[in-house]
Amino acid sequence: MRIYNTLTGKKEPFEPLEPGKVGMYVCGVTVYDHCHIGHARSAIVFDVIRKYFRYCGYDVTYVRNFTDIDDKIINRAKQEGIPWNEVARKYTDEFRKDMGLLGVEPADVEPLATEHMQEIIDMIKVLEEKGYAYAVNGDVYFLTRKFDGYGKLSKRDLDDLMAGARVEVNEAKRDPLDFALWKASKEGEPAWESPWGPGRPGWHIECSAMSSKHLGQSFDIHGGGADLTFPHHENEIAQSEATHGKRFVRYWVHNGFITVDKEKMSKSLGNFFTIKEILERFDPEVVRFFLLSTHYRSPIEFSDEQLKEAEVSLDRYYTTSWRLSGILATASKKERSTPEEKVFDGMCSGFDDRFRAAMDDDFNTAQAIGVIFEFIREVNRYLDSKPSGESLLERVRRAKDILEGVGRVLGLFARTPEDWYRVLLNSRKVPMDEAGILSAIDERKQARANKDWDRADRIRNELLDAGILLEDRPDRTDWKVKV
RNA sequence: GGCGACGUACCCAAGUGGUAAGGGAGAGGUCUGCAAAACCUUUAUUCAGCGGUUCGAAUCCGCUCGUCGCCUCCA
Repeated sequence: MRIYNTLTGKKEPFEPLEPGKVGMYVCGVTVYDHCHIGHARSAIVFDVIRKYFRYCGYDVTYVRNFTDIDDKIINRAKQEGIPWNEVARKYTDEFRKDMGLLGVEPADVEPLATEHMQEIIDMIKVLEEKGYAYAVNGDVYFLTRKFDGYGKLSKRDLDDLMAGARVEVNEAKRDPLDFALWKASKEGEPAWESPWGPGRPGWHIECSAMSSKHLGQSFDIHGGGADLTFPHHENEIAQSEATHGKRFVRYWVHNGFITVDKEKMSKSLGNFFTIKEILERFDPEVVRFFLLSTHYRSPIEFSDEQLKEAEVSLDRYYTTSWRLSGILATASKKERSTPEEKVFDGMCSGFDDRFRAAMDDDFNTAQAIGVIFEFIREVNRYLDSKPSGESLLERVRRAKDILEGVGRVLGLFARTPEDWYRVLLNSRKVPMDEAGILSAIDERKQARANKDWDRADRIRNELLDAGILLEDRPDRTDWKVKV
């Protein structure tokens, strides 16, 4: 397995710190607002990475934090007129709900900053003792220039940063590059007791404190959105390595952005869509499929057209899946082999290797999906050759196992085709229910029996106008939602 | 200004040294009462442009053009 490491800028062979085990920490969200699709991308990407490690037999410990105390939360509380911890709880719940719908499993550990004050304070104390931190009027700052290697993750030179001159001006700092480890709280703001007076942690320190508590001072994978590379992750490295005197993280993994009209989706530009808004129009599995159909480090252009394409692709999967379950329900006993089964068997045997080859190459889900669709074509080709009997049933079961197995890694394909079409009935706002469709099909069946093709076609067209597509089979007529 | 990405068919998108995956759309065909679905054939001698390295480059190097990101909270 090879993973692209932001630290080295290269794909590197993955070698865990401890054989058979993987420790991964991913920066979660600051819970002060609804999540948008960009948050979903990060969550889904790392969910798949974690599932794939597991699929490969690793014992994974996945930690993803919630930043539940921060200036943005305090501001939001003022706006909404509710206590800050109420804001944090509300949006933490929303996050969990959104992610649950998108098929993102909870992390093994989901630490909160507010529940790790002791660890945070202890860490700052060590930094102070070692001369990496200094206190000024109740604030504590990290002495950036003292840490040798600052900038190694984001490839920045300290003097270039200075030249950028966009570093905030703060008289209390000895150096503009220094960043806050601890911030004194003003009257009325949430505060925790500390050796420097009442205050709250700076943003970066919580991740350093919580990751080392739950995964150790060194661990395998640290992830997050590409925008966290600087300064957040750079600062984490400085704090953690200064504290512990050893390498913090082995592989830094960053996901790319979602763009709208080629521009990064962001709060400040106002060009973002919340997960909730999107799920009103599209099925969560469609969203998930869409996000996994591009490599995790590339930008993804977000649009309804793109989501629709993802829906069509997923429909192709479910159409085949539907065919497979139909065969299990009706196949005849009479044994009939076909020449196509040889290619089919070869495709089945080779599938796992090809899937792994894609995923082993820096979690290339886009390529993996390509492998899945090649397999689907082969399945259909085999079925088109009209085999029957027990060997057909065995092959159908094998194909289903393969597709469902790979679906579990990607967090896709978990439903029955019937459920898929029922859900589409709603999301596509089809003005008919299942009973109405079935009675129309029945009516058409009569017309067809009488060879009244005009009437049969009229009924079919009416259904099509409503968004329902009919498929005549030798023994029955099936319906599906047109995508 | 500094640093870093990216530019593959009509659209989306894999491919980081060995001769262009996959999905959609288009065209033709098989099947069908007709359709739909599925399958088959077809659609990039070519990977922004120009040079260079190499037996060989979309893949490595340089330059040019274009787009974007980070440098400030950000997934």
